[in-house]
Amino acid sequence: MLGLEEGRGVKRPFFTSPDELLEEEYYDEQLPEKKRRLTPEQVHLLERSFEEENKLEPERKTELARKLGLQPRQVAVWFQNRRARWKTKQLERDFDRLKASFDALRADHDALLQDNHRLRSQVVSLTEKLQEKEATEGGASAGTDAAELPLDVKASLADGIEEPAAFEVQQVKSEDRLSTGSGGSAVVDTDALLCGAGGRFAAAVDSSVESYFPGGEEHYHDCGGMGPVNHGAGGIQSDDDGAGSDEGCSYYAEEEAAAAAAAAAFFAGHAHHHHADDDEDADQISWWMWN
DNA sequence: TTGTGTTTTATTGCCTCC
DNA sequence: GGAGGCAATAAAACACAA
Repeated sequence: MLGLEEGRGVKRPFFTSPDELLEEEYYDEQLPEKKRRLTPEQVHLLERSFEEENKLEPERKTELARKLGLQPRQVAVWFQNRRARWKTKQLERDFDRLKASFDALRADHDALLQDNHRLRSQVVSLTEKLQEKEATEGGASAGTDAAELPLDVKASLADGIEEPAAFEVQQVKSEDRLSTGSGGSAVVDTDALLCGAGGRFAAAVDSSVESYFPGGEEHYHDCGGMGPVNHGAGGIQSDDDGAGSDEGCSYYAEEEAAAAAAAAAFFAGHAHHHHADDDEDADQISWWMWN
């Protein structure tokens, strides 16, 4: 038998021996007393057993009870309570990890919002420049081939964009379109350029002048805002050369895929929870996370 | 010493599975 | 229907500050 701990204010031994313990008479005599804590040795053995397997088959329960000098019922209760404690701790750990993940995503989101604001300012500024140019050039080419767009306007557009790589892609595209003489206006192509260059403006906007900011800023946000990823139809492209044009807008798709993969990995990491309830926990946490 | 908060042991009631 | 699991809860034991 594993003796009673000294110095805990308990005045008498819990049980004198396992054999005595297992005798109903002895236990019945002792039981009416107030409940007592298990000794450190008893707890240690129970803990070791719990680490091996957190469920208790009847044989193991009986064996443990015999070794520890406890009633099988006490062993079962101890395991029950231990599982409850373990589950609580596990939930705390899961919460901490999810919170860290959430905080990181939020920081990223905030950074993207700032980026979005910056690019919106650029769009406004460049649009104004274009309008000024068109006005000063006497409206002669308002509906004419955009290939006539002055070089200095192109240059100013380029200057206004801070992401050269994206700009190059879109500029090539823009030039291609201009060269077709298909009636695409400078403004149209600038729209496409800005979206591609910023990498944040996408989808909902079709490439017509009229629909660029049709209802104020809502459309605007469809590309630059966070929210659900909907890069439908390759973003801004409305004509035949969509390749690469939504490059910037695919950013969110990649990021969300990465986040989903991380979440999957996280929950997969809990696969050792052979307990049905643990799956429920994961489900609940994932519900919390995505709702 | 005492009041209070926390931890541990045990009970109850409900649910699921065989 | 019985066994065993779980959540909720009670209550004793314990820790600790005032």
